[in-house]
Amino acid sequence: MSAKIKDVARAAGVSVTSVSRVINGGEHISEKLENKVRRAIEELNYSPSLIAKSLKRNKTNLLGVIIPDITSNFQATILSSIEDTAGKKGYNLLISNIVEDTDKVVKYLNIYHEMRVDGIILMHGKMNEEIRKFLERTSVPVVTQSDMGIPLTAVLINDYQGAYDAASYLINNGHRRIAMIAGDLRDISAGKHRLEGFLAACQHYGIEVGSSMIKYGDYKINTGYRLMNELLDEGSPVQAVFAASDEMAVGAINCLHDRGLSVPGDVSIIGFDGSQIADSIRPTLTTIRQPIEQIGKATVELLLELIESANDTIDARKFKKIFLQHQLHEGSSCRKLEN
Amino acid sequence: MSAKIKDVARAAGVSVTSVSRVINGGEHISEKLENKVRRAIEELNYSPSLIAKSLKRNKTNLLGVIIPDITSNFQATILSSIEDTAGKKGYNLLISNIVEDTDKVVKYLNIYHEMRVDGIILMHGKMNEEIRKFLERTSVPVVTQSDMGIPLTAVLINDYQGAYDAASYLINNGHRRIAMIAGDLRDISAGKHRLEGFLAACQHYGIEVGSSMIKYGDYKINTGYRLMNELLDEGSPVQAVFAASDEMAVGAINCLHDRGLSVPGDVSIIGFDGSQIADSIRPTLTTIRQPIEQIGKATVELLLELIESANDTIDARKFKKIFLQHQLHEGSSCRKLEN
DNA sequence: CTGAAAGCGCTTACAG
DNA sequence: CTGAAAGCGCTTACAG
Repeated sequence: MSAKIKDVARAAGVSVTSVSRVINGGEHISEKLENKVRRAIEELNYSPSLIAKSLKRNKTNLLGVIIPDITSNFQATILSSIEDTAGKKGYNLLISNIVEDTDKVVKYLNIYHEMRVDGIILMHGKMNEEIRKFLERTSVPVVTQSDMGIPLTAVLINDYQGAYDAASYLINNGHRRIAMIAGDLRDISAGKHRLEGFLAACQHYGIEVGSSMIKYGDYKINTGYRLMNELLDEGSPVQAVFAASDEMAVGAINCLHDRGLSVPGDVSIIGFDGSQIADSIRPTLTTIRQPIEQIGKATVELLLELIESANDTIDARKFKKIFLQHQLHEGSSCRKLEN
Repeated sequence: MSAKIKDVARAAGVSVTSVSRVINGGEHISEKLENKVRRAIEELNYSPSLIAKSLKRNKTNLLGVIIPDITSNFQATILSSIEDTAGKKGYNLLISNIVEDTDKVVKYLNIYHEMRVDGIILMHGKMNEEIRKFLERTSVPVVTQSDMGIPLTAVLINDYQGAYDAASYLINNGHRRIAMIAGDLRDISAGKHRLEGFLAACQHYGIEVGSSMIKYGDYKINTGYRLMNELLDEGSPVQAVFAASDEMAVGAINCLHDRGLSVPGDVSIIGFDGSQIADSIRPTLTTIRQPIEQIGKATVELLLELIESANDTIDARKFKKIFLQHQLHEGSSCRKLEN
């Protein structure tokens, strides 16, 4: 068994109170006492139990993070930024990889509550009844990264505008027959808003988009591949494709490549996210770049604000939304057509 | 404040002992008492504190995972498998993304100890004095995923043989001027052993490898790009390149592409890992595929064994190594040359 | 500046 | 089958 604070106190010939004080600092302590304690700690190789401390202080310095799919480079990069920011502020991360399983979200939310985490980051974007109930009744601060359809603190980008910009870019470059490989409409931010922005731009410029030009997917590479195949198989004369994620865009590019079509020679592709993969393929991907690092950082900072203002009224805490700016990044996956 | 066990006991008109018993199951309890308790729990929306429970039971059901770089798809996929396996066994994950900073490893190992995690998974491969000291004196079970140069439980593949196989494949396909984009020699498994396996195969087949044909990197895409550039700039007539990671292989492919060279027309590339990116680029990457899912699963299973056998002697616990089988996966990044 | 004691929210022998 | 009480390893008023 490792040493407890009592063992240190005994070895140093002081009270446990004093040992606690030298460990936690703050209060004034005589140098002599401090030295005795430090020596005893060293000798016994003592390291305090954060569990006991958490119980007493009613604060764990733990943040729970629910991430839909950690193997997505976009999400992993946000998580990395979250970890970095949280670590610097003295918080540790409890993570749960949900693999798109909405039911598991509630399970882990409950576990996080039982672990008495100080706050929760919800990267997951789909809502269901149970999640809503948890979020409405819980007293633990939560920050999300998407519009969940209920009042909740969130760090967001303007997905509608991003999609609008992507479509406008294609149109301004002369494309008329434009398809979209969209997300899941149950995701309000990444699904619904991106589709709406796309459609709005098309309408604005007088471009017709038949329903056969819209496919719905789950943001993954393989899905992009499959949906691109469907578009081609159905014989729609597609000039350009807007994908709601970079990964689906990459899948689409691979599909076109495997069918002997050139990107951007035959079809232009624009993605969404600006994750690492956009620069790791050839042609490089033109995409709507999210401020990935900043999203992670802002999420943690906002969450810590909530945690520290836990005594404020609920109302003052529930409605803050931070919008970050996206940016169109030009790769070489889009062609400029002559008009 | 949320309800405590005492509140439930009072509301149900029973002792806290009984409340604890119905929550944890096991002991025989009268149906009547159980019903009263369940009702009270429901009414008060009570959820027990895992912190208090952990303190009392001296078990947190927490596993600490130190991961070098979560944005690496290879590592993220292993982590995903770890999370899945651990979750099914009732363990939660505390993770620290180390971004290749060896000093942070010790910091987080200490935090994990203070959090009284039940076990630690060390994905990081580099050793230093402080890490060694921690590992030698700690009583918390640790499983690594690389040869750290000291006796430690580990889940491994045979990196030497994998590299040997990769080189043999290139040679058997007629390549003679073969370069290697190697890892960091301080990583015994991914750095040293892969280089040694490569050199051994070359020697076996009588292929000469000048020192200018070996470059050392950090497994990342950009590094592969840069090192491929160096190889070409130095004018070595390279026919084929073996990269110690898929990501470096992708970087090399991109570099060749950007310089107008064809893969595999002009240069053949073989990678190592078998991560998702190998299938997500064109040409698809020929690579030494690691059993990624199994590595994560086996790591957790081994760790839980250690945790459950914590009463056994130290000696019986320290030396177990599990070797998993790699496999050469053919993509289309290698050319078969006529001899 | 220092210490004795209560208490954080649980579990678990022990006794009945 | 049920409960009173001790104790897990800390922190923190309170008193001196």
